Amino acid sequence: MISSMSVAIVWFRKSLRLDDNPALLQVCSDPSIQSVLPIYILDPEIHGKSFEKIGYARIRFLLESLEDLSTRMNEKLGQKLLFAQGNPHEILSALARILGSDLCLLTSDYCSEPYGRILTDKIEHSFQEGFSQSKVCFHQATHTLLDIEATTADPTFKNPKNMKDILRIFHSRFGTDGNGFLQTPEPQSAPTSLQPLPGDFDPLTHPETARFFISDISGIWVPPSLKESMVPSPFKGGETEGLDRLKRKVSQQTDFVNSFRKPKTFSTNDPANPLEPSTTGLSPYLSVGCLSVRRLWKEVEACNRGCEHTQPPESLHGQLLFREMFYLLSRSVPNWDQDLDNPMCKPIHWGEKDENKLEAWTNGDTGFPFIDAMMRQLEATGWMHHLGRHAVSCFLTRGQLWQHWKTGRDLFERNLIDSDWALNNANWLWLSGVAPFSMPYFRLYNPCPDGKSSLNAETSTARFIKHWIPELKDFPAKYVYEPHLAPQSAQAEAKCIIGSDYPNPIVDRKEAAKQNLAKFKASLQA
DNA sequence: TGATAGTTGTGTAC
DNA sequence: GTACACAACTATCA
Repeated sequence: MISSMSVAIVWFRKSLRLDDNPALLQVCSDPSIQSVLPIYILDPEIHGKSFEKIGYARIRFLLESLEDLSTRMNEKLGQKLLFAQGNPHEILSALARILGSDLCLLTSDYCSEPYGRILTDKIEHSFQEGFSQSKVCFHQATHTLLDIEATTADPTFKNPKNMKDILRIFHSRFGTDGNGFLQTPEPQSAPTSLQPLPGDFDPLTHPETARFFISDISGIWVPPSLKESMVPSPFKGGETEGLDRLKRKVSQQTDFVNSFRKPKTFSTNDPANPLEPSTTGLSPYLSVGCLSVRRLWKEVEACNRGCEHTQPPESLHGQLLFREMFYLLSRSVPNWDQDLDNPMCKPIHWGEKDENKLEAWTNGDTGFPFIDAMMRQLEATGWMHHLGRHAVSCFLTRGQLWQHWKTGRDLFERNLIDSDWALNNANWLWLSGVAPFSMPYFRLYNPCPDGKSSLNAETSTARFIKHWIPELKDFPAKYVYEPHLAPQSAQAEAKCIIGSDYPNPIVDRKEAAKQNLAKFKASLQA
């Protein structure tokens, strides 16, 4: 650096937003800081060198979110967001070396995942050793309501396993107001200004950093087939859309919020728009941090105040409480994403992989239209309804195909736009029946739900299935769940012969379920 | 020690 | 539409 000044780096990590962003606010509110480098780093460890680690829908959602963050920073704060690609430790160290004594602060948000924590520790250590002039601040409780580190480090902490446990933790940490509402932290508004970039340092041209930095988001390489491969999505990435969706689906929908019961949500899809979910659809925005969970909690609370409303576990607050519970467990339970040495994973003998079954499940060619429709929707849009996720994961594991839950977990991780390490592993542990949550292993989801099933209502009209499996579009609704049972004449009339135009069922669902139940039991007793 | 409950089951009889 | 049988886990609580 040529002239002496106080520079801060704001590293946007899991909070791609201006609203309720503690790292950003810390810099804005510090008058001693003269200039700021706001940075987002594409990390090959997380995204792959050329995005090979995440699916198209996730890439698209992430890029849209970054573009929106960049635009908002420009418009609202008059500041440019810098993009870099590479190892964050390497890049931040290079910046610290160049800025030298001018660098007074590196600030960012918390990441609970094993890789994220290792990275955080490494950066903190390096700065202490080599760049002690600069303060390093990783704000806790940026992605969750609870401070995950402080909560799990408390000597009285015990792994929460149900709604009662997590409510107890919330009550003890936050307390309640006179009306019985939990006093969760208040979200903070976005800043209105931000210090400028350092005048005499441009990381894009500096010889030590030029190779990492990209001039703007359009310079990020994406797979050429990305654009053609995608169908229209109701989820556009970014804080702008996240806040708008929050308003549309929560703040302006008091009745919907107050009567929200998660298990009942499959039946209320918008018939005019089969892509729009029946739930709030806010999870992708929480996942990349376009939306603050504190903001969402308070908006739901505002609807609840003074009105009759549903309660956890089924309510929207209940859903957020489970999210917190899974974050705590993902931090406190060793080997959370493994079956070995994971005290929350029962030792089930899943046996060898069956590539044919896995391929059929992945591609939506199992011959079970309900399952296939869900899987094709996932592939095309990166979204699947909550109960659909239950059905396909049960089907893949303890239900019909007897394949290891980690295989399904990996596909979800790659493709879901609300992909989240802590939650994805938790849900697969739960749904495959291996976790000691309240999932009796003999309770199965029927892959061919009839009119009375909890999975039913919307799909009983067959609209959902016909949308995603056009082969069946002229099939009589009566046979649409089990088309192989339709008489040949009906198949011919619908121009879809089962076995050639659409596959026969990959397994006998009842026979497979019976055998798998026995295998599960045998594993537990072994 | 026995009863009960656990975010969201399914199938059949009436 | 409701009631109940099915199958039968585990942790917790009285």
